[in-house]
Amino acid sequence: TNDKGRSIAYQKAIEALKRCTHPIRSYEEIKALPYVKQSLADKIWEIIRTNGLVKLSAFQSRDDVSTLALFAGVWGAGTETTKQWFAQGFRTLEDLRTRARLTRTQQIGLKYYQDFNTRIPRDEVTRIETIVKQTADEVAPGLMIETCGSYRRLKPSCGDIDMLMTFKDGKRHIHESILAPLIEKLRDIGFLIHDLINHSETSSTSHVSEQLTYFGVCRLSEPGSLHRRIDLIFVPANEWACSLLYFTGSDMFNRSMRRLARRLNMSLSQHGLYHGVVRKGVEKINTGQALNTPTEESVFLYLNLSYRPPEDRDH
DNA sequence: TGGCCAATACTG
DNA sequence: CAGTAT
DNA sequence: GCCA
Repeated sequence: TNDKGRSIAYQKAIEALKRCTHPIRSYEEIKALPYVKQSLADKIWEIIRTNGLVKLSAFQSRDDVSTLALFAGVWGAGTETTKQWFAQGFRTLEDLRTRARLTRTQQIGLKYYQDFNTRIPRDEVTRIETIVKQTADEVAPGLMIETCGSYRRLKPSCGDIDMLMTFKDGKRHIHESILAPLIEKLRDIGFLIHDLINHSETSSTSHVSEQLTYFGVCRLSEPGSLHRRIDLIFVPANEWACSLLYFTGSDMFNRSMRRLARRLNMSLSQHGLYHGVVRKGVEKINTGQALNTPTEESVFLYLNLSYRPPEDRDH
C-alpha cells in the first residue's frame, strides 16, 4: 500500500513475465526468471495452480484497500489525501462530494471520475489531435505537434492525451504568448472545458528550460463524448528529442534508459542528455555537459543502444 | 543494506 | 512546506 | 521484493 520499492519490484517481475515467451510448466521455470525469486515465485505458482491468490483477494476485499483504490481514481488526490479521507470516515464518492474538503482540481477530478477513468479509443485521440493542430495553425502557425504517450506507442487506447509542440524552424523562441492564445481559442470553440494546471517552467537551476505546460480537460462536440484529460506542452527546439522520448514512455522504458545513462556517468531527463556527470551516491556533484540531441536516434546512439521505435518501448 | 528515474512547478 | 502531478 |  505504501511501499514504493516493493511495488517497483513487483512491476519488474510483471515485465519479466510478459517478456517470457515460452510457456511456463514448472515452479523452477518461474524462479529462473529475472526479478522473480522465492517469494514472488510462490505467488505466481499459486496463481497458476489455483487461478488466484488467496492473499491477494483477501487484501483487495479489505475495506481500507478497496476504498483507497476507489479514491485514488480522483485526479489530484494522492496517497496522503486518500488516507485522510478514509480516516475521516468517507467510503464512497458520494461521501466525498457531499462532505469532504476538496481542492479545486479534486472537485474536477471527482466530477469527471467516470470519464477520466475510461480509456480513450485511438480514433478519438486522432480526432482530438486534429482539432488541436487545426487550431494551432490558426493562432500560432509553424508549430510541430506530436501526440505522445501510449498513442505514439500505437496502443489501441490511451489514458489521457499528451501533445508536445515546438517551432518547426527551431529558431524562434518559445514564449508565454504562444501558449495563451492557443488555450484561449480552444476554450472559445468549446473544446477545452476546464483548466487544471497552467505552468511555465523557467530556468531555475542548471539548465535553461523554457518549457510551458498546460493540463486541462477537453471534450469533442459530438453528443455523448466523454470529458478527457489533455496535456499541452511546449518545449524549446533543443529539448525536443529528449522531451519526445520522455513523454512517449513507457514509464518503465524511461526508467531503464535513465538507469543505463547513470551507469555510463551520464544523466537523462526530459530536458537533455548530459555526459561527464559526477555522482556521490544519488547526489550529483557535477551536472556534466549537455550533449547535442537533435533526434531520438541520437540519444540511443550516445547510450550505445540500437534504436527502438515507439511501439517497442513498452519496457 | 541502500536504492529502486529525474527534475520541477503548481496548489493550499 | 507537504502533496500531487508530469 | 529483488539486486548489487
